[in-house]
Amino acid sequence: MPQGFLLTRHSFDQRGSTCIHYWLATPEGPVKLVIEGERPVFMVQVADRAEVTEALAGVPHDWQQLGFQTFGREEAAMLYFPTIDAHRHAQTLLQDRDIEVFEADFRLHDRYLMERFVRGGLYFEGVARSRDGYTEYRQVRLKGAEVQPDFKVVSLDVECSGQGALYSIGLYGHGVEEVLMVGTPEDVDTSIHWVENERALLQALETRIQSLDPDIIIGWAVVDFDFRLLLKRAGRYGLRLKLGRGGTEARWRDGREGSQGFVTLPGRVVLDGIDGLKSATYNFESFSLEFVAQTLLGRGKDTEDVDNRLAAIEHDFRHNKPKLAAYNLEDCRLVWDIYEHTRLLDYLRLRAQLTGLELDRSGGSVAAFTNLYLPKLHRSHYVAPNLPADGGLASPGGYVMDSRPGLYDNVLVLDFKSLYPSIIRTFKIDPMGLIEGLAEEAGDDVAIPGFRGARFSRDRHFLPDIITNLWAERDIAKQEQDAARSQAIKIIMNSFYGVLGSGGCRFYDTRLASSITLRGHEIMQQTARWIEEIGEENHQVIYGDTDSTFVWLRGQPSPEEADAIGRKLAEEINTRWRNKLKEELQLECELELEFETHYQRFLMPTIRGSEAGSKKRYAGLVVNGDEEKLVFKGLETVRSDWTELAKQFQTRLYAMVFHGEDPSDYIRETVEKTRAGDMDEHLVYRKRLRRKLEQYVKNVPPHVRAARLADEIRRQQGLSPRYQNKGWIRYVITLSGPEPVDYRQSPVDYQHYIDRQLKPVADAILPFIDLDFDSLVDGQLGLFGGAD
DNA sequence: TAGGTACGTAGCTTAGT
DNA sequence: CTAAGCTACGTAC
Repeated sequence: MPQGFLLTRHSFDQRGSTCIHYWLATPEGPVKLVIEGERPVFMVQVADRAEVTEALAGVPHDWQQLGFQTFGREEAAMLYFPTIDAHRHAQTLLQDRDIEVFEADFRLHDRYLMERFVRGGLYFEGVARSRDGYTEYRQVRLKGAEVQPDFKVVSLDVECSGQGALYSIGLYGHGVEEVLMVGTPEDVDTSIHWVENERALLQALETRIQSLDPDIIIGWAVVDFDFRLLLKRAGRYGLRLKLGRGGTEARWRDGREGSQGFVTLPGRVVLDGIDGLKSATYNFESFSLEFVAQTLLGRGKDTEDVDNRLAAIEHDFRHNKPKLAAYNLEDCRLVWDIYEHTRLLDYLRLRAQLTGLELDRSGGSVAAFTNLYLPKLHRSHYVAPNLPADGGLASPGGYVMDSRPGLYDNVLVLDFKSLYPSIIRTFKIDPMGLIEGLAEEAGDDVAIPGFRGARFSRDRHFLPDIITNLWAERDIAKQEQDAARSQAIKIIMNSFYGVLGSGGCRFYDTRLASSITLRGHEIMQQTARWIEEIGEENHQVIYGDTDSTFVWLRGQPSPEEADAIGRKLAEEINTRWRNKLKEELQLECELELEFETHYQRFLMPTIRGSEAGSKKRYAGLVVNGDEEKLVFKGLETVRSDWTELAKQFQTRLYAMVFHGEDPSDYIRETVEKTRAGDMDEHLVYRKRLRRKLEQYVKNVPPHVRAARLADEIRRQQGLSPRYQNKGWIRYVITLSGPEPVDYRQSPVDYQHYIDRQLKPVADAILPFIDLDFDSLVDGQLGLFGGAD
């Protein structure tokens, strides 16, 4: 049977029936599968039959009772409809009468794949017919398969004026390296295809895409910027951009307020590099192409300044088109190289294969879980429940222990490996398992107790096995050093708990979520007790968060001894859990504690201005042979909204303290240099504007003041505003308050930096070596005249 | 085109004086 | 003027 990989999917009504189109990439070129007459379905309770029949008078439908039941243990019936329109109409009619309908929110083409366990790759057969540039199959049969497609990829980038007039379009990839450019032909090296005007540019793009025929178009903000612009400009000329396969038109759909829009190209996938990297959990200080390319590839563009860049593009378009073309092409190449470097396409393909989601889908944890779970549920003759109307009852999260503050030698960190997935496996946490467990005779002692009244069936469940399989696949991926695959599996595995704890998931139930997290609490507390018991007076648990336990070793062990203690502790605790669960609940234990880190020196600070130990903030020194590593968690050094001054100061200060050096001179010098203006390069605050500028009404934080000031100045200079619509702002604190770093007018307030950046950093650690920032620095005030 | 809760800190606003 | 409460942000897991 031929095999292929799903690119795009659509369904629609035609002539009183339905039609589904799947476009595939196959080794033999593009394929379109056409499936006709598939009937949309939803479910209702059999008890509602009379009302349903009355409500649906005049709407064609087919009632079938196949022995299904709801999670409320009511008998359910399937209702089939000839068209998508009838399905939608019927749903409205029933919901208007408050008749509950189930599973009405699936798109026909998604349900068709889901019920057949098709996720990304598939085998197919049918009646083939050769078309212009592709093969069409009808009377199709298909089934899921793991396939490794070779996608044909093109990187695309558009250059335009400040007003959005198109200048040029770069195309780079398999079999292409060229720029389509508006202008009169010049004799240059770069491969430039000259066109007369903007309209001709769009038409040339159409022609080139059709002849290159890529499966995937990649770019940087390529959907929300490039395609949005292309379609908008095409609209001005009344052009319909036929960029899809089989001469189909590209279509734009706006996203919800604030979110980005979507572009639809039948037969091709448009992949944005920013979304892709984010979904693979990459994180950068900035997601500009310049910054990411510089970070990953060590090369980038010349300028990141938006104003200058735009001016340069406009200038080059008028005076130096070859230069603009080279620049345009280099952007395409950077994106291409980032994809290569990160193996992003591999990751996205694997994700699609594991979840059944589209290649270009970002987020979608709930949909991924549903894709995996629902078809299994149906085979047990259950209908999935609906979303909790009110979002459902809240569930607690992870357990965070009160910490014991101090400056320590020898702290070990023991971590439960994938704690929540391992709890799901061990205690058989599962939506259907909960229903089945509760239905079993109470007092039978068969079902496994959960929390909040939950009981779980020992053998009727799916999720524990889904996780066990993924876990095994991940172990294989790790063995084969396939980082992309291992990463994709890990993300999906960890998303399952999040989904079950989300009111946006139809399977959400506080008893499921709480049976995971509260079991986690219990495990953490028992583990801490055991560790102290094993160590007698020598081990003290000083902190723990969700799945980690921090153990202070009192006995001044050598590094080798500390490591041995760590390994032994993990082993002993694992044995205890194995035995306890076997004896008390007759369960196989899948929990696994690992010895993770030995901090030779460790600081657990107090909450600022309090004696109580802090949480989620600590630092430590790890020594590995000759190599030393400082680790900071939650502290200023790892926070993007603190200045470089504070970060460098903290790193150096902690290093000195951890090495037993007296930091007094260093602290005084740093204060002195700050006040003298020697640290001016490091005084910039950088903070996100998470909402639109006018939406800050309840109070006006410093970064908002700076942003408003910046746009006011830009307005006076005749420049367009830059901070109205979210984004990042860089600012400094001056004697007149916060000012944007690019438009600073007042002198820097050095005292602010000493009081608000250096002092709090110093005071977190100095008390533990009997020092104090103010007393160290006080004597200097007279000398430098900063006292008043 | 719906993963979560727990936590700390800074700085503004406002109630109370 | 101060303390308390609230907003905003970023982070750990």
